[in-house]
Amino acid sequence: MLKLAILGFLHDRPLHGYELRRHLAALTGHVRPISDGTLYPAIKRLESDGLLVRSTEPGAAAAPRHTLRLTDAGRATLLDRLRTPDDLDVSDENRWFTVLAFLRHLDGEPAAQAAVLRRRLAFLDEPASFFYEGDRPVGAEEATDPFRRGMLLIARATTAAERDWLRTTLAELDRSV
Amino acid sequence: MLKLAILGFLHDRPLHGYELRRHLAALTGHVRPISDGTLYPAIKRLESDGLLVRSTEPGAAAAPRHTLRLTDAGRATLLDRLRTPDDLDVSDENRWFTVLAFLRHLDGEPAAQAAVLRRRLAFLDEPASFFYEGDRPVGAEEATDPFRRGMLLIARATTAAERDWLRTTLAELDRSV
DNA sequence: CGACCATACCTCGGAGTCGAGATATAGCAA
DNA sequence: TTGCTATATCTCGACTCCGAGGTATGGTCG
Repeated sequence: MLKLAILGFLHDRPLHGYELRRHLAALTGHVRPISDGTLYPAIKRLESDGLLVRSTEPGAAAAPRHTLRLTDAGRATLLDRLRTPDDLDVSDENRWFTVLAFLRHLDGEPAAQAAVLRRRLAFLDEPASFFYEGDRPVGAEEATDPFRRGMLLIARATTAAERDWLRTTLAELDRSV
Repeated sequence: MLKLAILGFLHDRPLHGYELRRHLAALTGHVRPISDGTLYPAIKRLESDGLLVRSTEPGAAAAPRHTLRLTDAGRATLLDRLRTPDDLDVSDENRWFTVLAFLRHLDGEPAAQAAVLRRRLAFLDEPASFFYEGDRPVGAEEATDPFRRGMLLIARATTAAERDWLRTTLAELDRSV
């Protein structure tokens, strides 16, 4: 997902590592900021895969900055990823939000965008329960402790809100196909 | 967090690995089920740390089962973790839910439970924005594409629902101190 | 009887991630 | 001048994690 996020940000405009770090910190930041030891190796991987190139620009700032820009392959990889919902991990809040953040890059392809949303909707419609007592799931009403009850209530509210948004947005996308 | 979850489940009653796997799949399952290659090494780590012991019971089922039970050190480690909110990563949805799932083990310590909830509430009250355009954050109303707007709307709804629950639960806990 | 599935556990290689630290410059303040 | 902070990048070891595979046994179905 870090890979997707990097490609996603660079699709807007070239950035150097430090700027990218700030963008990533905002996106994932309230969740878990990535460290330098994660970011810079990830950049190198993408570079050696030919998905981005760097151009060193000295003088500008304190330390020499490496401006990163997507190659055509990088741009294609990003869009291909978004176009194949089955390969996207839509089951994790954080990963899903990363997808959502860059789905706009598929502009002009409302059907492809809708397919991604539909996949998430299908996932949300799967019945989920967090706990089992023996063989049967524990619902929000049955949980005797306030904390597990809270979990289930919050999850329910969250899911409902997202499902609403998904449905209305899907309706709009379908109209524009 | 896997460590916390294993200790948390074993606090209720001894389980063998396969049962534990099922419980973990339910808890994290709608997010990302853990694999055997993660679970069994984790069990071994906890074992060699002296936090749990295994007793092999042959005959019962197909393959020999290893029943896992917490040691006193294991139980103490679990409770200590929960009692020190500063050490808990409360900023990630998944991790936070794991904490919430086992906070009931601090029964009889409403003040300690409240401290954990307060930490989460403080985190939620921090202003968060996912995107920057240059230097200024992009709000839900400003986002021109429906997807980033959706992210921000969903995040807002989620946060509001959880904040409500946190406040009412905190009020109840404070009454019982 | 053989095929198959669920139970039950383990190992290995490869990859990603983190934290801590190293390096360097520019600018500002004491 | 010394020191601090922000900019900007990189490396290293340790650890965790995953996927793929391997090894068993017991039960069910045809």
